[in-house]
Amino acid sequence: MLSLHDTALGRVTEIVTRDEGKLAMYVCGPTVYDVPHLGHGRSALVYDVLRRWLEARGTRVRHVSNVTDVDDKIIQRAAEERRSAGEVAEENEQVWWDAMDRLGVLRPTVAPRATEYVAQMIEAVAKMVEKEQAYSTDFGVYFASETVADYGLLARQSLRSLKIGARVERDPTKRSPVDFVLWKRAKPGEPAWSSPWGSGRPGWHTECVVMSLDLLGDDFDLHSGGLDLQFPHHENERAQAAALGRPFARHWVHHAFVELAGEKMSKSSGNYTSLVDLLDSADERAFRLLVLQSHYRSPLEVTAETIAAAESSLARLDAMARRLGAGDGLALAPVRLAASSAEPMSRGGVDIVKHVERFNARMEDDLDTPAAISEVFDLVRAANAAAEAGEVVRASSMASAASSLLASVGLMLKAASGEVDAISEDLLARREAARREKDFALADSLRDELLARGWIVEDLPTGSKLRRSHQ
RNA sequence: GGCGGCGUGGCCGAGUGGCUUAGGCAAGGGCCUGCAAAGCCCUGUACAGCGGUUCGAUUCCGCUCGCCGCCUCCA
Repeated sequence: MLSLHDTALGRVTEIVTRDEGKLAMYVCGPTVYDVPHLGHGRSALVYDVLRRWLEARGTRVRHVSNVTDVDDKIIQRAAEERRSAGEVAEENEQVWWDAMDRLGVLRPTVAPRATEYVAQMIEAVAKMVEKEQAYSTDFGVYFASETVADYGLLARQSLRSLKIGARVERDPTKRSPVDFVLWKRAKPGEPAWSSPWGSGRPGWHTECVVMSLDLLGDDFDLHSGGLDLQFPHHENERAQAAALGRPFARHWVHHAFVELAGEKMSKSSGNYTSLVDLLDSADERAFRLLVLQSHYRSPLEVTAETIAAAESSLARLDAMARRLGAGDGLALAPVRLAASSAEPMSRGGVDIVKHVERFNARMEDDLDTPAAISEVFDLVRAANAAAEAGEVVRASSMASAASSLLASVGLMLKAASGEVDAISEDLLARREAARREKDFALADSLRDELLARGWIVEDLPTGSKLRRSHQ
């Protein structure tokens, strides 16, 4: 049974889903005005890990994640670049999906765009106005937060302290500092839709309520996003759902930031590393491993050093896969075995069962991926040790279990070392011949040549193999 | 000003009132190897500081110091 930290409760709680065996999850997606940074990457990875692991255990996950394609920042960017907001959004959305694909993040079941839901948002706003929980001013339509009894639940503050705490007051037409905009009147040249309150566009907080309820239904299971969305974005979504009389998310999950030099990574502060840059310069699996090796509610520092360390770890895992033939193809068999302990564990049995069960127990406990991954490394060491001891079958059973556990959280090992070209093939053959004749000087120079061509030679009991050296 | 979080060995990073000195990376020693690579074995006794509770605290409470986040767009 899965437990997660629920922001609404302020503690870890068992996740009881609306429909048994299914999970309906909404993840707040990107505003597409620029390229994604590592924080967006972590966000996507955290929920991809949750989703894949649940699916590997047989839960059917419906994953909805929005794309905000109309927004002040998109409009501003478009003005700077002297083109339409639509072009900016379209281009950056493409960059987003390309990056997600490269990261190995599964596409959401449905990925709605805000602009596809304007009519429904207008309908929702009209309803809130009708119920007098929203009001119209010269600047637009505002939600009257004080009409919602438990406003402040996700912020974990009382309405009173929220009002006291409010620092910035931009719009003097708001009745209360905690009110927020539902509809913004358009200035000339801005993207606009006609509405009962004049030509304009929806406020950001409305799209997610409308789309999540439309695509997941009332009382869906999980609503999630970064810590910065906890308040006010998610608070405001809740408030609107309450006003609309719709049962909203059963559980709320928020993950911590990626930090750079101890500070939150963010676009607005200029303190960020582009996800695309990382993908261009490192093994994308290293970032996933790094994310797995930290808890989702802890800040994560991503540096050249931590990426390099993760790549070293990855090399160790790939080496095991190469040696014991436990590549990506082996899929989920051992994970399934954990679910039905009746099934035999083949040779190697008890230890594998133990580690798989512990792995899953760690995951169930608020997604403690660092602890879960440590179980995998225990299995890796056991597999290598068994191989050293000549217990080949046992070793490869363990290796495939480790590989499968990693695959269940989206980390695919590479057993193959890549295509070896004919020239390198020949160099390797000549080196093996030289070694047989004990001409080690020649063998070593051939090895140097292979290294220069980007290959590292591994002499295994079964023969010599090549593997790609980095860079 | 309101509210919240964090401080673990060289680095990353879990966890627990007294048996894990988690796990990874790096480092040192050993084994294996023609030499390497890969791998295996061994090694470092960490928990910000000061008090308190307790038979016993890294883990509970208080204080101090340091750092960070939300309250404004933000994963």
